[in-house]
Amino acid sequence: MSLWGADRYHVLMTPPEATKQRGRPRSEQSHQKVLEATARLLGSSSYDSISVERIAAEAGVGKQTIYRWWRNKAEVVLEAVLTGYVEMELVPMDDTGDLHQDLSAWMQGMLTEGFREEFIAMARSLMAAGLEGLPETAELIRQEHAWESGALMERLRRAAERDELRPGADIAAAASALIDPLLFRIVIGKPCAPAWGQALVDTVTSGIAADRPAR
Amino acid sequence: MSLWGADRYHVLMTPPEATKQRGRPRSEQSHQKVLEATARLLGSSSYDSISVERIAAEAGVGKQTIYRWWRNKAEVVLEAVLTGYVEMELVPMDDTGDLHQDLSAWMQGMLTEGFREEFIAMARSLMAAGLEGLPETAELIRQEHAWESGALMERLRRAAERDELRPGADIAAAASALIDPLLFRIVIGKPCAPAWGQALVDTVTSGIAADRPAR
Amino acid sequence: MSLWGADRYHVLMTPPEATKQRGRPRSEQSHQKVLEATARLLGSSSYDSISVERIAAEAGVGKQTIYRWWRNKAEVVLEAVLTGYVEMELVPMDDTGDLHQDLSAWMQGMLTEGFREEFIAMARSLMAAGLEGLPETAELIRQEHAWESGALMERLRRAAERDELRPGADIAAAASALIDPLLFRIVIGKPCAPAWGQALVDTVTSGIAADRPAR
Amino acid sequence: MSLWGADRYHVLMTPPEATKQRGRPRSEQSHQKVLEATARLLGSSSYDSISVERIAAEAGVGKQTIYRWWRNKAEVVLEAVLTGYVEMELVPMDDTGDLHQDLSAWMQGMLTEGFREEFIAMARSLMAAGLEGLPETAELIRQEHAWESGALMERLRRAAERDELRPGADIAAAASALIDPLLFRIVIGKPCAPAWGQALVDTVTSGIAADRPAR
DNA sequence: CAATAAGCGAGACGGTACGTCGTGTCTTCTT
DNA sequence: AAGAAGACACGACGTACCGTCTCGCTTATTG
Repeated sequence: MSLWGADRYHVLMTPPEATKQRGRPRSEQSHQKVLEATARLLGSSSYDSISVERIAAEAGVGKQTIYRWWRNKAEVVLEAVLTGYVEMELVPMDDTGDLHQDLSAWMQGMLTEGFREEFIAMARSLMAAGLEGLPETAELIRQEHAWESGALMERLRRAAERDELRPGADIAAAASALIDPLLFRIVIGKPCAPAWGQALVDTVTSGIAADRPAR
Repeated sequence: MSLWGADRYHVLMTPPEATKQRGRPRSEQSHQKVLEATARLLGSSSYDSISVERIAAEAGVGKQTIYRWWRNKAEVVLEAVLTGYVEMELVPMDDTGDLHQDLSAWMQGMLTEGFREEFIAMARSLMAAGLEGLPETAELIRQEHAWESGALMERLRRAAERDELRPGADIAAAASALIDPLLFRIVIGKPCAPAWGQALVDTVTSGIAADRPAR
Repeated sequence: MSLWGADRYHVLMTPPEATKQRGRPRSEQSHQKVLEATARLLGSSSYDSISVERIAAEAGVGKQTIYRWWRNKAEVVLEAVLTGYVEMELVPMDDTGDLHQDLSAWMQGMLTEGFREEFIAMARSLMAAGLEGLPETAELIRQEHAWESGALMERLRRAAERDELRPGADIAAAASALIDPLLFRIVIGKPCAPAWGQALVDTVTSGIAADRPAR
Repeated sequence: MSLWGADRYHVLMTPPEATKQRGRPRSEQSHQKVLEATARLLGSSSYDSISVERIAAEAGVGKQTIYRWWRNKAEVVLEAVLTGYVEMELVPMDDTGDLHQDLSAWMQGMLTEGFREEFIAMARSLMAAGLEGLPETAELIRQEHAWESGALMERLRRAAERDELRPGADIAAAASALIDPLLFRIVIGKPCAPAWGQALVDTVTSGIAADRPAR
């Protein structure tokens, strides 16, 4: 299942055109096999120790078939990661009515889930592919950085609707403040103690200032 | 000037040994020329479109001279970036006594400075080199991620000493919440509006919850 | 017009069967278009710089249509060359009754005609295709090497019938001695002076003539 | 031993320059290994079924090392063939004083030697490489077509000096008339009966001899 | 002051991967 | 059933880098 839930096929590929197509149609099976092989290899190797040739071999596919549909390795890896071929369990976001408690539980889950080897590998691959593919693939990684679209943003949105947030609170900023430090540490492999995550949740939910500045 | 101020030479290189050296000593001039050339190339090319060969040519240096002192391209780039061969102006952190105002001013400065082409290039190079050099260079990028060592942490520390922060506030978490989302966006090239930065500062300084949870 | 005069279709293709054919019959138009396109391309490119794909594109024909009727590029090229799609003017062989004079005139004609760019291209293509298609196409190029079947052999045969040749003279050997050195030089692109050709004719005719021509 | 006897290194490579050379010198061992590997492969495969990659692998050499010194496969093969890495025994040319007898013996030897599998392979490789490498390598194959430089021309020259040839006889033409038909048949794989070779010798010798041999 | 040692620029080396091209087969819709 | 279109598996091409190695040369310390 994808981190992003939705099918992201359209992000990389133009949707099937309405024009009557001539010639042999694209083999959807090959498409799948490539992404699966990529995901499999990413699980056991780093981004730049896998080659297009190995992906092709692993997928039982011709190299040209890869280059026919993707411009380079970065794009293949991005599609594999973004469309969820790299398996990943989402940390569930509860809604007990208590925002601080829900975020705390979620954060602890993320600290566990996010530092699983597979997630680290995936996050690094995403980052490496995004950086290498620049500037062509920049838009992709930008779009997909939108973790806010997930459960976290949703939970914050609900809190706002229930007037649990102070007026003017920016939920996108809050989501960023929660998730980006975590993601960063996952990518660079810096371990995070549970207390650190908790402090982050505390900070975002209640701020750090002794007296709230008047705005 | 380096982002980190201090000389980081020791991080990558064993310090000059006390033992009396035989043979021709290392040419400090070559050392400099390599780092300068690397910085120059990083300004106009991405991390993986520059090669050791190009660095050597640009520096007017033999390739072996590079490999004698660094293990691979990632290390050269890391040293060039970390020791400040990539020029960079630090955003000054004021201390007017008003934390929220000081952080706001600093954030707006960072939004300007951080999205300068050179800073983006440097940040991406750092990231790419760190990722590629794994696991050998992991420690480096982890250490250098410690932006807390800079002005931001210092300002927060002073605020804490003056009891401007609520009890139990975690300044490291706050610093992370402020800087990581910014850094992330710089690396992936996602533009940030001034309002977004402001919201981040607001969130961290005052939190988002309507009522502070009792802790 | 073909060097060999006759239609060589049968050499490569099984003759049209008598059996009642089911389905759409072979498009003779496509057949022609392929050979024409091949000849056209051979005029401007060398054998191995043209591809089946280019032939198909140039002919406006599907690639499979080519592979349905020929086994490989060598066969297509051989048929195109051998059936005379590569335009070629035969050097006429006179019969004035004077063998030495007739052969001399013919040789000078060949030296002119054979070193025309088109002939060179054709000869090289024939050679290259024959070599590449080995061993399948070996028989073809062997058969077609039989230049003896042409005007030269015919003229020699007539001379023999008129007792102009010394007893025991081998006209096939004489024909080979005349034409192979020429052909070889055409293929490898080694220029031949008129005097060289004349010397060849002199050598062979004094070797086979009943009475040595007075020179 | 080479068909041409002499070392042909200079034909393909610029001779070692007098200029003081910098950097690591060319590995003569690698040079040899490439040519040996090429010759070995040519013995068991046809010209275009061997690849540069296989040559490199067989030689235990990097592919770039081949491309550093030769422009393409054709040049490697040409050098391997022309410098005699493809083993070849020359047919000895006797000088009994009787030209017709000497040429007959030599021709019968050639018919045996030339149709040995190795010689056929070598001749075809030479031809294929020469054709493919056009026009760059054209000069090479032209030069090397100069079989006249060998024993045959030498024998004819001696005969001329002894006035065994008729006045005005062109020994180059005679040599061509003898060897090119043979070479052509070897290349295209057309078997030659001993009688055919004998007829060729008869034709040429009676053409050039001062006194016709009695037959 | 020679001998020894190690660094230097240069550039060839054995390799790995790249991205392109060509071959001959297969699969779609069209004629 | 054949044709045009074009995707497919395969594999060679020629290039670019990697990290190592060997040259002749230079610059130190040591004997």
